[in-house]
Amino acid sequence: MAEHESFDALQVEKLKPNEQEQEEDEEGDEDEDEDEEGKRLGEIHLGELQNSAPESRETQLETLAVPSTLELSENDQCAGFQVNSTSQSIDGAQLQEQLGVSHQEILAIVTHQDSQMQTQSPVQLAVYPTPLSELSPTSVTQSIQTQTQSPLQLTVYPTPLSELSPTSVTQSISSAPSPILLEQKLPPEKVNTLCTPEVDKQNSSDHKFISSVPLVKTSASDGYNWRKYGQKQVKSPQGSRSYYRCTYSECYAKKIECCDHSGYVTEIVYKSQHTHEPPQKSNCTKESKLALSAECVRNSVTEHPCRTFNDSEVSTSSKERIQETPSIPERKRQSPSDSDGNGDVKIKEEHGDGDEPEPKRRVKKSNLEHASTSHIVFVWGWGWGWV
DNA sequence: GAGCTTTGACCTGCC
DNA sequence: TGGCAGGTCAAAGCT
Repeated sequence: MAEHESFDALQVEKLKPNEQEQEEDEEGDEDEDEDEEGKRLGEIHLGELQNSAPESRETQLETLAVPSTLELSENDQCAGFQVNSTSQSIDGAQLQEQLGVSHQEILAIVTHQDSQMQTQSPVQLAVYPTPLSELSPTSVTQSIQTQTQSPLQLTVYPTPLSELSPTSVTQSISSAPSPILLEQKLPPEKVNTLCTPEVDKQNSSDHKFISSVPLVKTSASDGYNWRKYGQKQVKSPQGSRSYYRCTYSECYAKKIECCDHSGYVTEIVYKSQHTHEPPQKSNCTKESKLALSAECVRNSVTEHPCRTFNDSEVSTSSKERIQETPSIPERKRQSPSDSDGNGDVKIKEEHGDGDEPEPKRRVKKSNLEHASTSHIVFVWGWGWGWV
């Protein structure tokens, strides 16, 4: 709850949504202010995270100290504090100067921290990686700082960077360092196709979101490869629901992303269990994936015999991809209502023990027999303050 | 050509 | 029984 309060407090520091258009209009005049404000926000956020970190550590298994979603209200997105992602008002040199750190420095730091984290981090990292290229240097450095301060690993579910102002990126990432690192492992083509184009598109057009298109590309978000097989407009909560299934042929894990009207992910529901580790590289051959899959099944069974978490479980069994996995071991447990309404992302994992009734679905397909194994053993989610 | 996304239609369960 | 909503299919299009 502390973190929740922290982000509430942070929100106060942020630009008020209604002022954002004005802010945007005044963007040209506020470069200096932005710089100051960006630093200030970063400090505030970092400080708050630090304050909340002890509590998080005390309840490592239950508390997630981070707003995993970098979601912003649509208003936030058009805040005048668009420095990095837009690159329109400030060129690279200016940006670097303002941020006081070069991209190369960041990379160096990140690399170093990455290796440190892999060896030191006592808790599994659950991350939906965010492309490094889309993060501001400020956010990178702050995330690293936070990382070193708390062993608690965080689950971060990034909102498409295209929708984020640098402020928001900084704020959210600052408590979830590794997405940056992780994304570096992602194949370039993935990163590009998944994130960058939208950023460019939206930055150039100054649009904040595309309501009909899932802005979070899940295939890169949690280390697994998901294929979207359906999308539905739902009324409650109002928005859309995207249905993903794992691309592994023998994996029947599914994921449902609930988005609000503006395309922000408000809830993620995992169903069934991955029978494989998340792919390490996109250039993995299918053969290698299949081979890996068999190995992973063994690992997950032997290492996590009592848990049925899919993503997280598999991920914790992976020593090579610790950071890229979406494991959520110390997630803040909340009642669903806790995370409703304020833009919190609920993540549920639904696994079957065989007793739960199968949800509505067509009887046709063969995956019925596989899917029948799932449902709702664990339903857990977390929430955090809206940023 | 493979893989993915989009999207309308279909199926099923609930009220 | 009909309407509604959720979940899925599958064709079309895109990369």
